Amino acid sequence: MEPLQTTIKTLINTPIQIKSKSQAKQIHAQIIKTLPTFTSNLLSIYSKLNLLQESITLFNTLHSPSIHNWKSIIKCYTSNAYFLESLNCFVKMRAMGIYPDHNVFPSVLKSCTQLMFFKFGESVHGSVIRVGLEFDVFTGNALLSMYSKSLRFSAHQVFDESPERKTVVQNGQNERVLKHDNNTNNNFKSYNEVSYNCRNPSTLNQMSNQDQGNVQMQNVRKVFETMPERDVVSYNTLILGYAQNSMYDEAMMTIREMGDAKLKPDAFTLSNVLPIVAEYMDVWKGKEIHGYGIRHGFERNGFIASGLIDVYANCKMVEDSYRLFCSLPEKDCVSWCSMIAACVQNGLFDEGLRLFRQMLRANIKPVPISFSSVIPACAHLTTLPLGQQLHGYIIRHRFDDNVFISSSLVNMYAKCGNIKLAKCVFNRMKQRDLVSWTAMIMGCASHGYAHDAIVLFKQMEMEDLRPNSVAFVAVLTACSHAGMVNDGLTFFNQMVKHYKITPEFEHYACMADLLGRAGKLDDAFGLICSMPENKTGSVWLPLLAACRVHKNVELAEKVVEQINEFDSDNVGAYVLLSNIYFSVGRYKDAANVRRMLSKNMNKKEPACSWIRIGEKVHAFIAGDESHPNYDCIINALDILFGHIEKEYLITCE
DNA sequence: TTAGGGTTAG
Repeated sequence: MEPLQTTIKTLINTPIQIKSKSQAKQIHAQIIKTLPTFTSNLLSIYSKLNLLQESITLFNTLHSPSIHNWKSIIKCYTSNAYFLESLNCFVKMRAMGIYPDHNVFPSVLKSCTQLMFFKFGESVHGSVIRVGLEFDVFTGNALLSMYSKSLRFSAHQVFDESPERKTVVQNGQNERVLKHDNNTNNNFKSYNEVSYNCRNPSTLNQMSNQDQGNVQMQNVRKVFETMPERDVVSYNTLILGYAQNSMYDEAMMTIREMGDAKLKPDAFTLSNVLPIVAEYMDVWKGKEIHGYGIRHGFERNGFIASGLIDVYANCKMVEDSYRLFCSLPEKDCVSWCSMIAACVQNGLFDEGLRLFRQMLRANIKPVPISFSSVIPACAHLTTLPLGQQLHGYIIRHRFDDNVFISSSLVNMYAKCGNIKLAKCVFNRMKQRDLVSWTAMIMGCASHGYAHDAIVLFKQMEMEDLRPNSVAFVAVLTACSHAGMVNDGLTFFNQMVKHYKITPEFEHYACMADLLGRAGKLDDAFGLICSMPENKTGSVWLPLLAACRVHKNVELAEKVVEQINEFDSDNVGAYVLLSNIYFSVGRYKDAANVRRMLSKNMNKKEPACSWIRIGEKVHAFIAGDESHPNYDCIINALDILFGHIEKEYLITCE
């Protein structure tokens, strides 16, 4: 044999030496010239190098691909996120009577998981059992991952009937081969329980999301326990399942079990568990993981870093988030977005926007998620011009189809006072979710369009969207602003009785405000007293304000007593009480309250308000006379108050 | 074969 041919054969047998596309192509050329029968061996090299186009071209030249060729092309499709093509190949391979081996199933199962083709995945599972690969650790891990994700996407029945899935099925002439026989294998029995629970909508509908998650994970756990061999990936997959179903104790327990099995947590383990640590605001556990990460050389891992940024931010330790962020030698889009979100969620809106500008200057291209934190920052700061600039960027980069972005734009325009643009964005949305509707309802409510808000709420219900507690806050706010007592009571009862939503602080506050404004002071008092907990000052203050309007001193005193019980430092309550005494001519009592306030209470932090005129923001603090146009402003206010008083007297007549 | 960030609250 020629020396060149020998070299090529050696290279093909030890493909690990071929590390680049150009090397692979050179060998390909030599094979075509000197060893054409070896062409198919090259496919595994292209596949290992993840060269999809080259793999497809070569695969298409093969007349009767071997199991190795099928394995290579399926793996290459899956690793390049061509999941549908991967499944199509699998079905074609089965139709040709070729049995898959342990290298094929993990890729196929991953494709099923990514496409949410869970029914199809179950049939692949049947195939796994038929070829006796149920104890293969890679295949077992892929099954664990698929089953633990199948509940999170419980709409899988819809996806399984999608046109893409039908194409996969039609391409396979012999799909029935994939169907499993669930009576043949004890090990399969526990897998089958998982599938049963995933598919039984009548059982699932009666359970809360958390309960569904618990049941699902109990079954995934059973699958895990039947695996004869488990590696770090098996544990990581189980931990991720627990984390995604908010099962904190179980996730932590599984990490301990990993130690018992002499397996060390790796970067995946840490980053899988961090979201749940953030959710539970367990700063000590976060610090423990941070320390472990540093000790084991994971401090530059972007996944762990963004998880830790979230943990610190959720624990209101945004400075620690920032320190960690700054220590990252390479910051990707996710680390920037995590840090921006950390600022915005902690009320540091200007800082969030500053970081966003810095991110653009660092040539990090924003993705749709990047805007989900900066638009709310504009909304909170009511900076319409900046919000509009961002909107322009979003349109130019065609991100305006994203439901998160559009919902926050609706909210931003409404908060910045432009309800017309808010409606325009809302009406142009191709898809709307509960948050989009709620943002629009709240926008209408805060602009005084109570009727529109109620119509939207009912339209939303007609679109089969189940309102949550925030949506009820929005519609109750609308009723409250428009003095629609009966509608408000109807919505409140509907929320409790029909939707089984337990009223929260905000609902009670809305209802107390609504009843108080309508003069139903005793009803409002009774409602707040019926609150099971959290009867802090701010839920009582609207009622106290109503007592002032309706000059009910007796009830105001009772309300202040109640506030004293839960929130004895509430300066606002005493200021209001003093004003009530003043308004009914009890000047001595008013003066006593004021005196008591100045003696015993800490000074209230002065409130700040601001207005943007053109490019300039004018800020005002209570008692501050420093504005250059102070006198003009006071004169204008006097004129306005005069008009209000006149209108009020006409209404009373 | 396993992993990240987001929208609505008088």
